[in-house]
Amino acid sequence: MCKTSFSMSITQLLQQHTAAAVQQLYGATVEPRAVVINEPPEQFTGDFSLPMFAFSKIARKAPPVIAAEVAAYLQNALPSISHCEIVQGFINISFSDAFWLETLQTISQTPNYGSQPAKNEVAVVEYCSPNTNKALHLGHLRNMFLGHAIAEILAFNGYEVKKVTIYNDRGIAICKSMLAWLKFGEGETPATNGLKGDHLIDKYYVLFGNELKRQVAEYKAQHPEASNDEAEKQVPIMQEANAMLERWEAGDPDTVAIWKQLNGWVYDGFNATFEQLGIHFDRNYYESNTYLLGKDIVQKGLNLGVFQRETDNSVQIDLTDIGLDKKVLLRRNGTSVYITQDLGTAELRYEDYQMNKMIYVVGNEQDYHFKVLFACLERLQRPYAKQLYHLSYGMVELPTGKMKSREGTTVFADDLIAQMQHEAAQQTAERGKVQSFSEQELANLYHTLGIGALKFFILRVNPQKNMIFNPKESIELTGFTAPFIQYTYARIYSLLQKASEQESNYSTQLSLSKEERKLVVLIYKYPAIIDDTATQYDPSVLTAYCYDLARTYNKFYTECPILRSDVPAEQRHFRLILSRTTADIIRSGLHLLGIDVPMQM
RNA sequence: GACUCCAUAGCUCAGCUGGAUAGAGCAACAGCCUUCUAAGCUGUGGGUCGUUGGUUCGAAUCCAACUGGAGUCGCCA
Repeated sequence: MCKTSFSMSITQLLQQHTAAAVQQLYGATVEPRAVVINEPPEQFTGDFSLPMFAFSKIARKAPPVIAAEVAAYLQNALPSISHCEIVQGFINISFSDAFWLETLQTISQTPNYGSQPAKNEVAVVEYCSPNTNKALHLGHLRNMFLGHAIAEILAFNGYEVKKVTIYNDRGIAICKSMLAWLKFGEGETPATNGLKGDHLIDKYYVLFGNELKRQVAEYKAQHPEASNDEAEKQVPIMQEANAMLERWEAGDPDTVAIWKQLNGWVYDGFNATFEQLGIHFDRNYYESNTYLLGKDIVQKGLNLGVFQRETDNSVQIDLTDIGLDKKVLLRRNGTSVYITQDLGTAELRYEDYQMNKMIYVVGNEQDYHFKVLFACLERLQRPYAKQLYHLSYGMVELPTGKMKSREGTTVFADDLIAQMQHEAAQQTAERGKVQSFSEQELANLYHTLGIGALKFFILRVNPQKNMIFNPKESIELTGFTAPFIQYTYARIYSLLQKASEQESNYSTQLSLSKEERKLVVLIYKYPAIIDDTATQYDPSVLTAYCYDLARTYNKFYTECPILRSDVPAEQRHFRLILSRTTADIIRSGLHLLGIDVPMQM
């Protein structure tokens, strides 16, 4: 007889016993993991549903017959089962009220319910990784929210997590901003014009682009045969930018000083945005420090014979045997390319952390790049090569189409953050429930609600898919949103405050209403949801769960009175513990998504 | 041209390794506050799951082709 414990979940028990039943009844071996467990549809009773169709071949019987026989076996093996309903080839299993009441008792006393014990493994999560010539926009938000959530979820699953980012702080792009600032800036600084540093540099990047466009047009007027690419190379402002890049690479002190000053402003700007979003990193990497790395690894690859030196002196890897192409790893002049750096950075991270797992949160336009990178590291037989994962996500588009900075349709992170908080303030004011709040408390509430809504709106979509960001809908605070869930939390919190009594245990002889039972079953599923979220690297699994939990609670809340005087004490005790446990999970789940909960709203 | 990803209600999205009558939210309409927070709850309408084949007891889910959309295919990053 197996005792229910949390090392072996109820679903695992069911799988194991079903496999044993098939073994004993029909003499066929079935993997417990292969036993399918579903949720029965609304119109049937039961906490779990087991389809028996898959066994009809090995048992050589009709599914309903198998269902009856397996059900009998299960009821005998698991006394907690109160009822089995056989419908066609399905067994719909109900556990007893007492069983669920005991389950809730155990869960309500489990600290950090849903988490895994430390496994002494390090997971590095790289995310955000912005260029320093532009302000953060909508795409970065999706990246940061995903990265932060996955990092938190892996930590909850027992990993020691290191959050890192790499600043693409060098190269032609930042030189363009620097040059435009020198030419047109008249010494302007964030202090003199009040613009955030990252937006200031973004402005000069755009100015460069405009000037480049003007000069290209001029050039093409004089040289009608020239292509756009040729014109761009010939035009004075581009030649100046390239000259500046060369000076930077040569370490010219004046150029480096300007570069440091402008990047400094950008970092101040980024940090202010990170602060708003609750984003932080355990370590920052800078491309200016790492862009020369990787050459020695390429040399190792040459020694191992997995890379080849071509007749033109470039180094390449041939990946045609696994359906990829040949890829240059060192230019013919011996300098590094993008992937060379990434090889070096991976190695550097391994030196820093000896990580067991490394997640790169990077948009899906780099899918191919990461395939090649991982293949290279595998051929180099790096010990971490099999533990690398590219968390790829789709683009964020506007209802009007793609964002285009040239057309001024870029949605800046800072603007969106401000807009969301403004909306939260407006909606809060309309409801007038927090009149006792101080200015500071109000500001905190608007922040919690606005940022929460923003994060949830973006995280609720499967990362793999492109998503459409509708600014109008994003500020909606009802329905499948963070404020809906936050509101549920605030309600429970208020209820618990009013309860005034100490939490005390309840009798397991109570009988459960439909709403109560659904809620307990959902609470029971939290660890499995966490596991799914982590193994799929998909926070949208958790957002859906949190919403479902809140919705189920709200239903319970309207159907089942708790503090009313006619509610018996035992039932009140149970409902209070049920409420408190729900609130704990809401707080826990939202926290993993990077979202806070208010005590009142 | 080659490869990768996507296609589900008017709109935004769920739908797990194939399982029962495909689900939410928004929008529309109709109800529910003398009682624990109405940012809530209840109900109504809304679908050829892009198309066509295939695999099988059974397909939104797997396979193939096609259509439409996005992305990648630099000694750029």
